[in-house]
Amino acid sequence: MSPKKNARVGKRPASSGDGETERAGGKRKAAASDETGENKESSKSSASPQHCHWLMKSEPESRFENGIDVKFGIEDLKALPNQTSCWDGVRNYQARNFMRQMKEGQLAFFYHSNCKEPGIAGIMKIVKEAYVDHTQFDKKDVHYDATSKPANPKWSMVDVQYQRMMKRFVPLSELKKYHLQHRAKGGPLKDMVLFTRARLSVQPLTAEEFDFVLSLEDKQPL
DNA sequence: GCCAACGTTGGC
DNA sequence: GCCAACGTTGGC
Repeated sequence: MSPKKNARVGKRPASSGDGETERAGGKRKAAASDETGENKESSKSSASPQHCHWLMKSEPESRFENGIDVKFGIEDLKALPNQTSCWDGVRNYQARNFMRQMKEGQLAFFYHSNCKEPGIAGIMKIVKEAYVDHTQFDKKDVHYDATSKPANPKWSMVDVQYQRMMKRFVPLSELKKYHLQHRAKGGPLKDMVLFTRARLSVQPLTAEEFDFVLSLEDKQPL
């Protein structure tokens, strides 16, 4: 349940971007490539830029979607056996493509969204690389996708394992202050995807962004 | 392929 | 609860 449950998080069909979407690159036919989505981006070599750090959003407070509670906060992840969960329910091509780029062992921030205090709650590790998200075929699931066929699944998920809580919760409001400051005068958060593409539920961070956010743990709240 | 209408995300 | 931003859909 993870993000799956969180509704918005993964779930939506919102983005587009990359992969299959057609319009995105102008190529609508993306279809062909889409599956991976990744291929396309790199026409030249083979790999995409290749990110190593991530931020994944989920909703820590109860919210009902089709009668199902989509709540899934970091405490919920921590409480699972092995503190591990699949991150299902992502229904956005760009977010999906980022998940497909994830490698075992990489770290991701667990971000709490659509709640009283949005922000970064803790850290998790990617413990299983992208595989088929079975919830897309489950009519009972909030994120069922009637347009996806088992012979050619559209959606993927990864498994994540809880690592630790942040030493202190790092609120969105604080990150935003740094972002604005850095945008004006330069600094590691000047192009943070959390602000440049606010609705994306799975997003990459540069090493500099990741390290800067970590450094905030030991600083006084701005 | 364009674009208006519509739906969703998610901060506030 | 509101609503701005933005992604998706579907007519043409």
